[in-house]
Amino acid sequence: MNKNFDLKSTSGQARAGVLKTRRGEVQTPFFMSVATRAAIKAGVGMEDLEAIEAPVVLCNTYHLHLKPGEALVEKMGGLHEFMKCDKPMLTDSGGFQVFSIKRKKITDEGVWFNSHIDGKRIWIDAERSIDIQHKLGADMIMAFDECPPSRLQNPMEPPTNPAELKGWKRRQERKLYFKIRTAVERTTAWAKRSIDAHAAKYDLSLPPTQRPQLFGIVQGGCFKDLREQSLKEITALPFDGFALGGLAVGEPSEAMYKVLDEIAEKLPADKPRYLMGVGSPKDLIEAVARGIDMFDCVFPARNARHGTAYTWNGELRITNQEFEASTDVLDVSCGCPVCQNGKGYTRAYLRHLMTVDEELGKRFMTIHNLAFYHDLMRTMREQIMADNFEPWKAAALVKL
RNA sequence: GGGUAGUUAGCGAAGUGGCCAAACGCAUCUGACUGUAAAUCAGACGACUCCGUCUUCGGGGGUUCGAAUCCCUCACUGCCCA
Repeated sequence: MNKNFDLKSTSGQARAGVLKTRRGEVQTPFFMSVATRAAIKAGVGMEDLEAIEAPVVLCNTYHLHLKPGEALVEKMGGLHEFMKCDKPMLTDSGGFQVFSIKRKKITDEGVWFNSHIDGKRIWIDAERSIDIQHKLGADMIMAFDECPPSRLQNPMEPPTNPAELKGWKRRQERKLYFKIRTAVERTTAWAKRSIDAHAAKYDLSLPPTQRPQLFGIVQGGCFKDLREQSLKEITALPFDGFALGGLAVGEPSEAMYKVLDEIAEKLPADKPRYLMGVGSPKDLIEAVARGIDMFDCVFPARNARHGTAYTWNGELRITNQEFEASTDVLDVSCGCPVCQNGKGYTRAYLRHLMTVDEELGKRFMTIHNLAFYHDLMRTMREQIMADNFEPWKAAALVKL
């Protein structure tokens, strides 16, 4: 009763379970549709998410704080009411913007951002982030963290002399190490402040199904010791779930898998595990195989807008001339409103829409890609329940 | 029949003696995109034995050290006059 996560079955390290929120239960593993500014882009609305059975929606604290502001959203009855969304929702804390916004200044206290809209200086710290998220009203909220790049952003030109190169590489590595160690320390400090801010408004002894849940974030880049340190410090705190942050931010996929190998299994088994911002279909499969339960990523939506469709036979660049007169749908096995199991819109039509830059094309592509992602997660759940994950994975990866 | 404007790489269109294998746009192709400052960005786009060489700017012939650019001629296209 006091748990928000039930593990139903495992297959290898892969887990299938149920995440319980105050707005209903969700089968894990699942993928969250990203609606940063309270909207999936490309004209995709809640009806569309309903049609493709998208389980959870994610919005962003930083963006909604800028516009329309959490006060307005609260006044409008919270994000669910504002968006007419009755699905469980998660808000990111703005921590990722610590990584992605160029103009900002990070201190131990918090972060100054220059608004990407009008340049206005914005202060966000743990308390502020949690307060904003409370007002937005999501069912799962994230602790405020520092997400550092996994590699140095502007490394100096490496020396050409091989003798000097070795020392140079070591110095760069150390520099990165200390940068990420600082991020780990801040993330822990901010995690505690996030918990306090959350506890100040909600009684944490209440079952997680009766209040917003707060997730902690583990940082540490690709350094095993820093990851372990962060994991130890974060999991010591009374969070409702745990996320891995700072991955898929520039490092090769193999490096990310290695981190998952090293620490995913050490995350508490009785809480949901969330790999933030990941990823490609392959990444999702590899991460589920290592015990991750929750994901979100801009890939399906953004790549849809950029002309890439995901199918069970791999990626498709829909604007390619080869589809000019194709009567196929994107994926015959897809039951989304666009493919309709083969009876839907043809690749030729979608290509046409995309090449003439019609909104409808991006909308259809987005709906399909999100549907594919949810279908992929659903399939993985089934395969875990059938304890057939590894064989399925091996076969699936050949095509994807 | 007369006049006039034009003919440039897949298309459109700059260039009007050397810095032109030839701007730019479209089309085409290839990359990139991972808690969305992203309906975005980068690259290729005459041929090849590809850090160099070769063949191009309607056809042919000239002038010139050198021509897509000047001259002659032919062909075709648009417009105007008969």
